[in-house]
Amino acid sequence: MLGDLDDKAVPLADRVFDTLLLRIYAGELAPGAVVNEAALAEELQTSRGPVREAIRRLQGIRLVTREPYMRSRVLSLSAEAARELFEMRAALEGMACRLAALRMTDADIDALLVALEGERQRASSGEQAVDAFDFHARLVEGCQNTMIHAALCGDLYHLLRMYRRKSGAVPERKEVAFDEHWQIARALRARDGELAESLMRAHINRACEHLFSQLLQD
Amino acid sequence: MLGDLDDKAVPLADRVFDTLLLRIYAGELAPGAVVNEAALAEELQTSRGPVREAIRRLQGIRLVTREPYMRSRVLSLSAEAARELFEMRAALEGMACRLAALRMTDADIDALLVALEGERQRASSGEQAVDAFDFHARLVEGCQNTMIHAALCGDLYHLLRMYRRKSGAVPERKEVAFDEHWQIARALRARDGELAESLMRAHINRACEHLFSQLLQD
DNA sequence: AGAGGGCCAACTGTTGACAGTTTGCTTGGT
DNA sequence: ACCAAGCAAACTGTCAACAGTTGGCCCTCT
Repeated sequence: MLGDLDDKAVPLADRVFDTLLLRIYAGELAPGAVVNEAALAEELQTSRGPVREAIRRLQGIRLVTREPYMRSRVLSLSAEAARELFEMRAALEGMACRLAALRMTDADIDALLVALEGERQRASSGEQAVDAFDFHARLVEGCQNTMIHAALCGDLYHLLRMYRRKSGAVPERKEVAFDEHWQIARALRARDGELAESLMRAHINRACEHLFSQLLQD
Repeated sequence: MLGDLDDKAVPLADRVFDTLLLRIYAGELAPGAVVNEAALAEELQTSRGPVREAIRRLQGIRLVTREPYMRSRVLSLSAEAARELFEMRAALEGMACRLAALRMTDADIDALLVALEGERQRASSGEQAVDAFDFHARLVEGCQNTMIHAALCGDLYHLLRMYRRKSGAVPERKEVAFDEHWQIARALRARDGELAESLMRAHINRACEHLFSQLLQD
């Protein structure tokens, strides 16, 4: 609870923010649950100030709802919002891909291909590899646009994690995803931004449809 | 100062936020200027709480910088950040355009064309019409994605306004912009999402280049 | 019994005081 | 004159008490 080491110079509000984020990810603060300033303050042994600030930050990234004097609640996930999320990801990651094809160095692309091959081998030998999002993260860094990077790896990633959690862990799409990643990487190597973008969009669309098929099984 | 009518049920923090936003737009809080909680609180005749909250919201949308115990400053505009901003806009508004071509009703598109024609006539008769951004706003609404809408008309629009301000009022690009808007609207009418997206991207790129040419004249 | 209105509890918004950190200025040394 | 250590003012972070608003409960009236 609240990372007990008394870090100096790390504002309480920031630590509370991380704590709440973790609780939302873990499902302790489930979608739709009310977020009570006073109760959280007492539980985390702090005053309402930092808690309030953390909640406002969560409201800023749209993980909890806000209306002036009403209690705020954790965002409840709708299929509609999921559609919007994936459309936005397709737009931004597609563009990131296109830009990365122009801007990544040959060395970076090679490193990406090596990492991809390594992961494929690890997967085929049964090991549970690190999150596949790593590929996306490296690509988004490669586009050299900190604004797009911040959006994708910040706000949107938080939301995506909530949906991933709802539909259980990533099932057997890994094989397919590998192929799709591989194709994208080859387009990068060929410096074909147009192709890379459209491949990424297709990749995300398929992931979206896959998620929907999982969600509808409830 | 702070919209003197004593609105009830409108939190002070929200009004302070709007006030600060206006001051940033007006250049009273110039890029690079420090934002002092206590001083603003005294000036706006409130306590530091609401001011602090407003500043944190501005930090959330990246209009002011933040680092734990350091004073926060209004974002200083760099050419690099402008490039990133326009790339992100191209990605999102392009996608918004594509989606709008699929989702806007015929009536909406017709209304858009009428409004566009009306604005053209008003412009040629010398009247200073409402902001040309209206076209973009209607389009973004037409895409029926509240997440993209919020990003474009919220965070990104605030940033864009700062750059617009820096490079003086919109000079004689209106004529050209009209044509480009018209082409986009025709693509919408033809339900050609692909074309509409690429036209919008080109439109934004040209606006970007135009802004750069203005910025470099300093 | 059901609908409407008023009261109470719980919660959010606001305030002013206190604690910890940074910053720049001063002061002493080289 | 220049640099470094230290000090003081100013600022940010935190707290606990107070004020205003909402939502639900109960009571009344039809």
